[in-house]
Parts: sequence; C-alpha cells; structure tokens
Amino acid sequence: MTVTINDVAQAAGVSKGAVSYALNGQPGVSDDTRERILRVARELGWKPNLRAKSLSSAKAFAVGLVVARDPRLLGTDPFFPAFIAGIETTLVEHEYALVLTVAASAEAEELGYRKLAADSRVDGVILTDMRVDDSRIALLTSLKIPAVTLNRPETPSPFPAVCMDDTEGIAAAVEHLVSLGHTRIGHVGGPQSYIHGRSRRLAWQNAMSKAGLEAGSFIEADFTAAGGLAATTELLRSPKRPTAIIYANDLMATAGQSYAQSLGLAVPDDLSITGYDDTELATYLNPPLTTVPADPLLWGRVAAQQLLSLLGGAPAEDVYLPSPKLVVRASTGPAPSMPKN
Amino acid sequence: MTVTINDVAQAAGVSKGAVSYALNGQPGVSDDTRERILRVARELGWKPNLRAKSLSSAKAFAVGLVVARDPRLLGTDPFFPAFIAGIETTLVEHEYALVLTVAASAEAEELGYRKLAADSRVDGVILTDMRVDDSRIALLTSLKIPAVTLNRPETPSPFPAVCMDDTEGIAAAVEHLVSLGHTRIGHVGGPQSYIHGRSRRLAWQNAMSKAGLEAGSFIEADFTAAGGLAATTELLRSPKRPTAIIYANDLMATAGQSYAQSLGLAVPDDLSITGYDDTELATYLNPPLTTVPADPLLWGRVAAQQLLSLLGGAPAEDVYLPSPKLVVRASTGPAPSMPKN
DNA sequence: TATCTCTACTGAACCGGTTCAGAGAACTCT
DNA sequence: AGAGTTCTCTGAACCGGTTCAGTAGAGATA
Repeated sequence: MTVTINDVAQAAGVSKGAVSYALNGQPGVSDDTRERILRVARELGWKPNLRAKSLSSAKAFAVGLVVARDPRLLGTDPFFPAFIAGIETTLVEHEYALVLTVAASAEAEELGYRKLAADSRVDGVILTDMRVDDSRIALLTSLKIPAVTLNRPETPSPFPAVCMDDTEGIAAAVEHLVSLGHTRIGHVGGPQSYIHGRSRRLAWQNAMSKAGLEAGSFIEADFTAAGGLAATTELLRSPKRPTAIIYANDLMATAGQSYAQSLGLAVPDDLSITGYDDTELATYLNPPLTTVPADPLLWGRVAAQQLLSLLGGAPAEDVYLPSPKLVVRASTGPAPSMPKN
Repeated sequence: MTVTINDVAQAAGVSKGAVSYALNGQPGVSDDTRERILRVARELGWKPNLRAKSLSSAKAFAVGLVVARDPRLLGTDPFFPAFIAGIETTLVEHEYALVLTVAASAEAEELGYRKLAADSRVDGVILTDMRVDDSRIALLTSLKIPAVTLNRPETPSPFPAVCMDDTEGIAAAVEHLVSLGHTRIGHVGGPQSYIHGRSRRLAWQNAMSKAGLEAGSFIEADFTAAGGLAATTELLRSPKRPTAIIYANDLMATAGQSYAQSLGLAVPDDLSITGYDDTELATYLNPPLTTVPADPLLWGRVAAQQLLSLLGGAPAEDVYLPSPKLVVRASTGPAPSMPKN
C-alpha cells in the first residue's frame, strides 16, 4: 500500500539504516549511494510516516495553544483568529501543526496543558493573555514544555518573550486627546490581572501625569461589550464626568460609544472615544473609531518562529516588535467648551 | 523514566500482550489477572503513550479543521472561535485533540487537507462554510478522510451533515417586518457560492412572495463590514429605496446601520435593520440589533460528536439541530409612513 | 607486506504499543 | 477415557522509522 523505508531499501539494494541516513542528509553513505537512494525514494513516491517518526524521534512536530476564555465571549475577540492565522503562516513552512485547546475555566486551562504534556501532543506552546504572577510559567517548567510568551511577564520567566509594546499607543491616545483640549480623560481598562490590562492602565496614568493632568476615573472592566457598557454607565454618571474615554479594546469602546449615543450624547462633540485593536468594524462605525492597531497576525507569526527556533536549540532571547501607532478617526474631537452634565 | 507496558508486564509477572488486553478491556485474560494488571499499572503510574498507540493502531486521536478565510478578516467572524470551543467540549471527553489549519487561499485550503492526510495528523475533519458544488467533498473522498459537513450540500455527499436551518430565522425576520408594515424589504446577502449565503437569500425571497410582496433589491456582499457598507450604499441609493434591510450577518448589519445613521437616517424610524448571528455586540449597539442567534457552540459540539461516532463506525446519518428563533430588538420598527428619499 | 585508519554500510535493537498464531490447561461431551 | 472445545496466556511479529555497534573493504602508512 504505502511505500515505507523498507521498500526503498529493498529497491535500492541497501539496508534500512542506509536509507534513513540518506533521507535525513546524515553522514554514513557515499554521495553515489545517497543519490541513488533519493532517486529510488522519489520514484517510488515515498513519504515519511509522521507517526513512526514521532515515536522513534520522540517529537510531535506540533505546537500547542491553550486559549482560556469563556467560549461564549471568545467569538467577540478579534485577536485570536488572526493570531492563530499568524502562527499558521510560520508552521506550514516547517511541517508543523497547531493543536488548539479551548478552556472555559482555570482548572480546564491547567488540565489542557497537562494533557498536551501527558500525551506529548506538542513540542512546545505559546502563552497568550499573560497574567500578573502567571501560574502557567511554573506549570510548564514542571511539565518540561518549552514555551514562548506574548510580552515579558513581570515575574521571572525562563521562556523567551515576543513583545509588542502597547503603552506607546495608549500614551499617544492621551496626548492626542490632550492636544484637543481634553483634561478629564477616563480609562476603561481590562482586568488588571492581565499584564496587558495593567500596562494599558499604567500607560494612561503615566501619560496623564506627564501632561500635568490628574489621572481621572479608571474603571476596571473585562474586555467584553457588557463590561464596557457597565463601565461607561458608571463613568458618565460621575460628578466630574470625563470628556474623553480611553478604552482598553475596541469591543468595550464600541459598546461605550453606542451607549453614550443612546443617552443623547454626540460622539465626538460631547464625548471622545478611543479603542484598542483596530478591528475591521472600527472603521465602519458611526463615527469611525480612533484606535490602536494591534497586529495579531505578525505577533502570531513571530511567536511561532521564536518557538520553533527555541525547539531547534536556539538560545532564549526576547524579540521586540514595532509598537503600533495610534490611528485617528472621527470618534475623537475637540473637548466640548461647555460639557453637558 | 516513564513507565511502559513492559514494566507493568514484568511487575505483574505476565507478558506484554496480556497487559495490553487487560488495559484495553479486551477478552483474553481472566478477571483475576486483569484486576492484578490494572492494579499494578495504577501503582506504577502507567500512562499510555499516545505516539506508540498512534503508530500501532494507525489512528491519530485527533480531528482537523481547515478554515479558509482571509486571515485579516478571520477575526471579524464571531462564528469560528465559539464553534471551535464547541468542538473542544466534545473532544476533551474523548481524549481527542483538535488540529487547526488556517488557509488564506483556495490552493492553501486544498494543501491543508492534503497535508493533514499525508501526515495522518487527523482521523477525520469537519467541513464548515460549505460551498455550492464544494470541491472538498471529492477531495476528501479521494483522500479517504471521514468528514462531517455543516448543513447538507446540494450536491451528493457521502458525509453525514449536522444541520441547523437558517431559513426559518430569515423568514421570521421578513414576517416580523411585514407585520410592522414594511413592503420594501431588501436583502444584503453573503456570497452565493456559500450554501448559507444562498439559503438565506432564498429564504428571504420565498418569505417575501409568501407575504405577497415583490422580492425587492438583493445585493450580494461578502459577510465583511466593508462589503456590508458598500451594499448598503447601493441599496439606499436606489430609486425605490427599501424601508428595511435584512442582512445575512451581524457584521454587515452593523456596518450598514452605522452608515445609514451617518447619512442622517434614523434606525428604525427611517430604516429597519436585521442581522444574523447574534454576536455579543449586537445587544450593545445603538439601537440594539434585531437578529437571529446562530448557536456555534452547540453546532461545534454536535459536529464533533457526529464525527467521533462516525469514526467509531456508526452509520452516517444527518442530525438536525433546532432552528434558531428571531430575537427582536430595537433596530426594527414600524415602516415610515412617508419614507425619506 | 603487514598494520592501521577511515569510510560505507549492515544488522539488530529500539521507541511503546497492538495483534495474531499457537501452546497448555481446564472443562464439556459422548 | 478419549476427543473436542473453550479459556488463558505467551512469544513473536508488526507499525515505520532512528540509531548504534560492528564489519568489510579501500586506502594510507611504515
């Protein structure tokens, strides 16, 4: 049926071992023989059997990704699909596959990694959504699974990080709003247990104080539309209502914008809004959203590259991707001279 | 290091074969011996080696999904992440893994399946985004990969289908709008090369004629926000402008709604709008979107179940999931008595 | 010419399971 | 008691590669 290395050996009149050496470009066969073996293999249409290779070489030729999200909310995050697509662009070139696990809870997440390890499904994993004091670092260290993290965690990590600075974009958003005359700029952030939730809040805070402004109201939300709405409600109800709100992602910003408009506030005349991600929809909102384009495709591609080179024995070194730049659209405008209250 | 079946055999004082029979619940060992072997295996902490199992049993214990989308637009589709999460809920229970491939082009898609087959990475695949006259059916048949399709293709297919009727929801949307007095109801559909693009258009068309109305303008778009905008532009520019538009998904509806509002049209006073999917954001728009909730989580779960039972040798039978029901929100309202033109 | 070294290659073990043919033992049937 | 059947278990082959120890032969060296 299928052509094995044995068939090639027989047809070429050599031993199994010689064929293996020849096919893997290893020393041990003369150039003549090597060439003959390769030709015979080609003629017979030999294809390596991944399963056999996996067993004897103790490698999976696959990398893993465990996504810990509420499945119902997973669809709202534009990050993952594009990120995964980015990973794929690298993997296909190296004959690797991606094994994806979705975990609904923290226990399921840990179990996901444990299963990947127990079954040796993967040779390494990519860690996304890094958390402050992330338990996965110790877990993967104990499971002896090589990994790459998105951004460098604050706690010590033996794994190389692929970093994309998000503070610059947020700072640019603050500066942009300040230049438009805003002084009361609120922030609706993601969970502060995530390092990207935290870094965006700190970026906002630092940029405000650098502008000589008091960092106004901050609400910790959860990156969902529902959370964005709730946070916006709270911000707009406060006595010193902000004239601009910086959201930690587009989804919350969109929900916030819609809510503000439903209250009769004009965006940007009464309230300026910025997001983060630059989802496709951002351009097509009314008004189109000022936001910061994350580049999940690039991030995924480079993260996979780093993981593969780590698996290849390369030293673990952090990589820095270019910081995304603020994209100004119509959801931001001059601060109202007489804010509605 | 790791405990193998050999260690268990030695410790239990039986042969390798006996251990294999005992661990797999197969006949060939007495109850006493079986129990002893199981106890010894437990005591030694034996875990099956998936790679060895794969090689000897010629199974991958994994299923595949090839997603053919423009990576940049993939993030905008809320369907996939939730669908994948649904698949996972089934797979984890059966010790199966999901191998995901993202393909940017038609060639890459075919190559994706070919690679999964060549490396025997998976035991079966799930086909989504079924197209009219879908070439993948012949491809997978020739590659001898079992599959499950989402909805039954119009051309003959040997694979079981997991069906979720979308015509009922679209018909309900038409009826809902008709009951509100609308007579000019347009449709912005997905590519008609997709069966779900086609079936939604036909559902709209049939419901219109059933209501005694002339099926108004139809524009074929591409499920993206950009496409939704372009189609809306065209519809609103037409001489007999519709007072209501049924979009084939939420993303296009959202873009359409924003665009209409940017023209100064009020939704729903001047224009009623419906979507399809019921994304999280739909609830939080201004106005919230009337739409039809697809249930990708359920769909994924059942599709994976069907695939696994197919792999287990069950006969290929179609499954029908409950048809999603229209969710009425504020983006639809009475037809304007004097439509703006 | 005898010895040493190096290269090219073979045969077998190995990775960790599954599966099959066959050997004994026990049990049933006549 | 002898023959046939069933049950339990063993040993070995097998899945398709990788890798290692060892050998034959060619070429270099003394």
